[in-house]
Amino acid sequence: MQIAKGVEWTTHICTVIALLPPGRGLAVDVLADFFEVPSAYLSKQMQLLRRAGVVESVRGKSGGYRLAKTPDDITLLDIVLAIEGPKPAFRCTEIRQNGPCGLKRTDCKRPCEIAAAFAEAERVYRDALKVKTLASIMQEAAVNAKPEHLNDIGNWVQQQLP
Amino acid sequence: MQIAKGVEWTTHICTVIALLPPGRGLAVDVLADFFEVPSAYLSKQMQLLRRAGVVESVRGKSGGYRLAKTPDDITLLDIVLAIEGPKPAFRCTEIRQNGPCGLKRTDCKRPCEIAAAFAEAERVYRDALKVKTLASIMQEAAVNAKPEHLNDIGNWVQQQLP
DNA sequence: CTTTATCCGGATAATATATATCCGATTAAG
DNA sequence: CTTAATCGGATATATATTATCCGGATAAAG
Repeated sequence: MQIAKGVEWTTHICTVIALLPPGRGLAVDVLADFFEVPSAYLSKQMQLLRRAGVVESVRGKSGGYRLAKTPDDITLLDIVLAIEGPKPAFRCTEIRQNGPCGLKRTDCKRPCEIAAAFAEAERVYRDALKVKTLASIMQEAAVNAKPEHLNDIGNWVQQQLP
Repeated sequence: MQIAKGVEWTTHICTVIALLPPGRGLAVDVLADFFEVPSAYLSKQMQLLRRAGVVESVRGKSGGYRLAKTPDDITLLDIVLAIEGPKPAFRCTEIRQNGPCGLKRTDCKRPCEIAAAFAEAERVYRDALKVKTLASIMQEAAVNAKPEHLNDIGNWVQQQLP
């Protein structure tokens, strides 16, 4: 039960492109260099974010990726669902319908109690990710970081703009 | 991000072997037939449960698996951790230390805010699974099931005992 | 218009993990 | 001792994750 690395990568990247001036974007290659992650694969992950409406892309020269919404409107759950897809982690295969004492399908209107318990746990998990916005993450990071480091990132972002 | 099928299988199986008379066990082959799951693979999963102290095995003739604790003392989290292992789903690879603006390791005493947010979400997930005991699951199932089905299972378990 | 930089999508491959099987070693019951 | 059953390791297969490459589309800049 592992979360794809793309979730970690793209979340960090969202905190960086949030610092861009309005209307500007950063290229995948540039972002890949910033965190030393493989650019071709990162490109795939960013496409997933774009399809989910988290970021938007500008094609052609001086194009790149930027946020599609304000950092307040992007949650960690948005990013996880974009990368991992919507399917729940627990897969109920209805084995209660199998074997010598298997239930008939018509007797299985209610969800299996085990599946329901896992669904409930996943619900609280998702709720916890839903209240963490990109803005709140960046706020926490700003409080904890050294001022010069925030400066470094701001300057670096500026320098990447054509 | 998927939970291993073994979690579903062994949880269901725990609700069955909970019905055994004290001191008796059921063989893997018998349990595999009950839910129509592959017995050799189920055997591996039951070994994981045994190492985690959820079930215990009796070797030799008329041996098999039985619960190692009362259904009240077994939680869904116990089973998940036994099968999936203890490692968290979100893997922080510390990419904040990478690239042109990477932090020095000495500046990374606090956990990364992103990793912390996922750790918190996993904490509430685990807490939700921790309050679901085998006993509570069986209680819910007993309330929802038709009485004759509970009877069928009880009778089947009796018949499997030598 | 041409060049250049960039995203897009599909194909492909490598690696890791999950799923599944088999068999010899070991242990308990009769 | 013989038989039945589990354990543990070795191994095989399937699926998911990670990763790369390339041709095509798009758009800016010269």
